[in-house]
Amino acid sequence: MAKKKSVEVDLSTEEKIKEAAKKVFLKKGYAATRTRDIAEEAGINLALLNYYFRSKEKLFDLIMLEKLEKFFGVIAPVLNNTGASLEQKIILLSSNYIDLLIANPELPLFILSEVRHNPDRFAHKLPVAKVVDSHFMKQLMEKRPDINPIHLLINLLAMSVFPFIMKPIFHASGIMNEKVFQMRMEERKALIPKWVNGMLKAK
Amino acid sequence: MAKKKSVEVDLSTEEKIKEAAKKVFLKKGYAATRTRDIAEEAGINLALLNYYFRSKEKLFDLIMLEKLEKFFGVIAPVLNNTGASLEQKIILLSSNYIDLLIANPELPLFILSEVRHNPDRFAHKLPVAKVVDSHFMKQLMEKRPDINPIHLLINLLAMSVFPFIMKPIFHASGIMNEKVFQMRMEERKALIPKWVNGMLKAK
DNA sequence: GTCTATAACCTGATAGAC
DNA sequence: GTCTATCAGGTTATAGAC
Repeated sequence: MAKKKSVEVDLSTEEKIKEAAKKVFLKKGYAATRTRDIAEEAGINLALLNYYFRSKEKLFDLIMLEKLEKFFGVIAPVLNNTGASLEQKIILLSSNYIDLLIANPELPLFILSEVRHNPDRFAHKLPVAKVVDSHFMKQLMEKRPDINPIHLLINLLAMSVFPFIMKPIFHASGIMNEKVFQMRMEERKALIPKWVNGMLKAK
Repeated sequence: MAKKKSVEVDLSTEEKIKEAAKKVFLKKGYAATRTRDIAEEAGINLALLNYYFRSKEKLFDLIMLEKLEKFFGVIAPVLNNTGASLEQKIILLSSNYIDLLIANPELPLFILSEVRHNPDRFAHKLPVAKVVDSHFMKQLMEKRPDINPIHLLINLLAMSVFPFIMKPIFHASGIMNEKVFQMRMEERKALIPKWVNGMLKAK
């Protein structure tokens, strides 16, 4: 069943509001979003939003949980694939993650800002145990027992995610337009595994 | 003239408000901050804030510009130090930057969120030309003519900055407490140059 | 310079007609 | 289910007393 994002006329009212909420919340963040903005974006009126979702907060939580699953959902399965070698995991992870981020460039900054502004509210929803106790971490420890594996995990994520976090700066300052940015990100899919291998051999 | 952040009683009213504004804006972001929060934090009342700074927006701009200078001020001089070798620049940059971020852990996420939510407003204040056209970039091109140097600059920044951007996640999920986090960041000062050298040799 | 009181406006949410 | 009208509360900013 294909999702019709570009033809929102076909969506039910509830779905229209949810799609509009995603768009506005991701762009402005929770605090700066007014329920009126969402209603307007959805082409309905304010009362209807509360009719379907009861409150701004409840609607936001719904969106946020979806986005958290997206953000962490791609990592955990790869990291815990016991059949894949360290090298294979690195290739899979950077490739899958960059694909996800090209399709959802605002995702990391949105999640990180909102978690920061409301840590306790989403703390229990962060599936970090699956990441920290993963098969990938064990493989890193075998390969480099002299380095705490969290460093290498951070580096791998950093190289995939950080350019997307810097995207607003790139755009605002005119360094890279959208087209060039996407080209560079495609390049990184092949480059990151090489860099990480270089790192793993370092010194 | 030493700055007394811990003994705010000595500050002038204007400085008290500014210090309070820094604290609250950096914690909550522009949209979620109420001028009443700042007034309370400063131990004065709401009217006084407008007496000194005319509006919430003007006060915010003042703080934001200060923070932007901090965030970019450490990079540009190192990148354009024509006397330093590539290797020396990498050592200097990771060390200086991590020191800055240990002292100001909320800085990156604050700046990135606010620039994102108001790109045009701060676009002209981002001194990125100094970074993109820097001596460091030329050195990278000499060393690796086969790779666009922006990739390597992104990687170096990513490895320094990204862990601080992830800090809210680390804390909220209980992976690392403050003490362990700081220890790891100290470790990175020595590790990043090794990793980057490994990257520069890769394949 | 600093305060209290209040104006002017905005925002989330609901009541009630259709 | 969907709308208009409106309420209740909160927010920035200012007027005016001291």
